[in-house]
Amino acid sequence: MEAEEKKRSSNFIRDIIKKDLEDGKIEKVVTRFPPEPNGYLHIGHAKSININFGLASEFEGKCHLRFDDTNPSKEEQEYVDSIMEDIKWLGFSWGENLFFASNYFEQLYEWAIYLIKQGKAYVCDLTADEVREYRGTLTKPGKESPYRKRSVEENLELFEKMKNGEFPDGARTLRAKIDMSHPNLNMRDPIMYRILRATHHRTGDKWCIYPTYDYAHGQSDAIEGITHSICTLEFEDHRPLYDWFIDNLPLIHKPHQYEFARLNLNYTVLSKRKLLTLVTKGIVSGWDDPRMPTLAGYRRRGYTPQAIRKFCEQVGVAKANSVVDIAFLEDCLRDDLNKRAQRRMAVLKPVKVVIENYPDEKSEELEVSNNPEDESYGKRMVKFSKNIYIDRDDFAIDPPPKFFRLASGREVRLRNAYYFTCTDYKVDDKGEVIEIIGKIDPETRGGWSKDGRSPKVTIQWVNCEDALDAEIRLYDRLFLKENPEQVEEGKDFLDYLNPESLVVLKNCKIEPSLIHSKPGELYQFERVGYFILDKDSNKENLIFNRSVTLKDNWAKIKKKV
RNA sequence: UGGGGAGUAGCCAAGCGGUAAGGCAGCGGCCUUUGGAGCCGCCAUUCGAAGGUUCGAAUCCCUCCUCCCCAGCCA
Repeated sequence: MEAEEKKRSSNFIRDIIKKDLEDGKIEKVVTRFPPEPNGYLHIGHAKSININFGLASEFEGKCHLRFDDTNPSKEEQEYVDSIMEDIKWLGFSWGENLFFASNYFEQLYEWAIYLIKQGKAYVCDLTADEVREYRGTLTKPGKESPYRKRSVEENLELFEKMKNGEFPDGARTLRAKIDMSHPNLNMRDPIMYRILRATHHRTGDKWCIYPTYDYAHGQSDAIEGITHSICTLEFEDHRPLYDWFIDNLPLIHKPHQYEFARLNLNYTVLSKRKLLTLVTKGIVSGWDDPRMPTLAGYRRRGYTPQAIRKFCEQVGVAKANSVVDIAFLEDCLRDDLNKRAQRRMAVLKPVKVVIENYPDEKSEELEVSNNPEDESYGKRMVKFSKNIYIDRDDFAIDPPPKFFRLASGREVRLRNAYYFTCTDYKVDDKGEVIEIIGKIDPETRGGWSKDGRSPKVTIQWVNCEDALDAEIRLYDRLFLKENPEQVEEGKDFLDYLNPESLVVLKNCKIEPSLIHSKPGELYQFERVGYFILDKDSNKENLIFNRSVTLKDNWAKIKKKV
């Protein structure tokens, strides 16, 4: 058992927590996932969720969900709702620990007054442009604001007036008094409060001043008793500021910030701004379009929480920027679905097969396994008769080398049914095969032969008489370029869209048992891939989404030949 | 040219002075009523580069190179 546990490799954050626990620095680990409710969660967030909630449960601590809602101009309730839904879907729970940074506005305001009284914060009248000028540059130190030396009394009075709405938006700010020549720009008197009249999704119009991220985040962590505040690399140089506020405020808990590299996926775009563009421009059908890397999109596509969590776990946690191959995500899905998906037969590009030596009126019920990987999934009955459909791709007039499927004179196994030999075929005026003719070996019922011969390939089929029609949506990567963020001169990321990211197949033929399928149920259409009923589906118009293909060896061979 | 980070295989990633885990991809084979799944094997004499310390260095010390982040009243 111990050996099994050791399989998973560690990461630096886990090591830190383990050590803090061992050293008695903390009694219990408390992490938090702090989304800003200004968009839907995507696979990158899943990594963060998995780290924060995963580590908390691993060490029997807890993980808070805290909405970082300090900027009412971009935040909406719709996003709050979707974020909670997605976290639950992933299988994590914040229990009682649901928080909002906006819950702390009052406390934050009092602490701002405290800092003013300590002479560590001041009201600044510089405009946004002036603030930028005074900040200096990467190589040049900044200049002190002319308002930096205001008296405590004046600062107190002005700050109260800011709060009371006596100044227009953007007219003044409250700034921390740190060091205008600090090599770290974040320490050059950062803004703590700005005047902003916007209706907040929780506090309404109560406030017209709002704390910035830098002033709110660490203090929220402190209030909640967060021990390990885990964020992404770009906040690394905010850490000194994070610590400055923590050290200069009368706090009991002193949280610490740790940073890891955010997730990147090739052929995928993960910035909220770009995802929003895809949605608003109608390039995808919405945040939950199955091509979107959002959790809502993956859910609709047929990804399972287990697959996503395994992916997050295996991808690791480190500080080096990296781009993970999308094939890795797909593999995690296949791995999960292979064990759990019910098998069904479906024919995506149907062509009719007539079995000459099968009686016209006869039909029979064949027993087939729902999942050969796990017999507990049971069996079902499938009807077989003289006329069936098989897939066009399983037949070739002129078979290429290494093609083991059906061709004139060849024998294949019809899955769970009989060995079948093609004797003839019909084509239309365009040369398209419209009918395949052949005979079965009646001695091979169930797909076995007493004489020990075994066809090289087994193909799936669907009985004509009771087959169901279905629409099948084939999804592929949204972008053709490995890194759609890296754009050439005069182009933007939308120039790299994959025109075939969605291919809709109509009149596919599927097993009748699929009429009972429900959203969320996992199916493998044998030899094709994994599919899930789409939310647009109804009994009259069945629609399935392809979650991921099966590994396709033939496709590989075809490429080589 | 200021500050903060990072460089281990095609892609992730362990490794923490004792002689390069694991996964994905790829390649070869076995097996198979899914060309699926499964199984077996191969895939870094070398860790961004050059020096140095040491019996011994991916790990310690130097110098250099490359990449990423920061000049929002965004987070």
